[in-house]
Amino acid sequence: MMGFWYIVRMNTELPQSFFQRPVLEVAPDLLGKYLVRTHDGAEKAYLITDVEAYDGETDLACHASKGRTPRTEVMYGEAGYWYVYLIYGLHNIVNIVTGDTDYPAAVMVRGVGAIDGPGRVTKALGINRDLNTLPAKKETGLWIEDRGYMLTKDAVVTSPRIGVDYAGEWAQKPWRFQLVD
DNA sequence: ACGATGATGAAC
DNA sequence: TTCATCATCGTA
Repeated sequence: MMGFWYIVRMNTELPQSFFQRPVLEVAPDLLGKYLVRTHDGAEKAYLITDVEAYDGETDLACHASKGRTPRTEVMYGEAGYWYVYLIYGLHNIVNIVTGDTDYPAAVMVRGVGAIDGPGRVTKALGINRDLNTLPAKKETGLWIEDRGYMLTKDAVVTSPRIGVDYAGEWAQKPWRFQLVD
C-alpha cells in the first residue's frame, strides 16, 4: 500500500499577540497577509500589499503627536483594534492598533490586491467608522489572516510615507512598506 | 491644478 | 463658536 503526503494550508486569524509588538515590526509583517471582510453576505479576502507605520507621540506624522484626544484614544488602547477615521470629509482610512497599551501606534492599510489607495481600500471593502475601536476578529466582520504564504526578503520595499510633508524630519522616515510589483 | 466635504483640535 | 487643517480622490 502506497503512502501519501498531504500538505494542509491553514487560514489562521492573526492573534492579538501578533499586533502586540513594535509597529515597525508589525507593519512589514502584514505584507503577504490577508485582510478579510464579511460584507453583505459574502466573505472576501484581499492580499495586503501596501502599509504605513505611525509610531507614537514623537512621530509628528502620527495623529497621536497631539496627545490623547477623543479620536486618538483608541491608539492608546490594546493592540489588535481598528482605528478608522474620516479624512477630508470624504474618505475613511483604516488602521490596526499595535504595541503596548498606552503607547499610541498603528499601521495604516494603503493598498490591498489591485486596490491602490487607502480611501479606495475602505470604499471597496465597505469599511467606515462603525468599525472604529472594534477588534480585528471574525465576529466584527473585518480581520486579518495568515494564509500560509512566505515572502522572500527582496519582496519588500520601503519608502517615505505619503501625504505627511508637514511632519518635518519624520516625513522622510522610510516607514511605508510595499510588496514589489 | 483644483474642488469636494465634514470631523477634529485649538483658539478665542 | 469660529477657524485652519487634514495619513485623499476624481476630474480636468
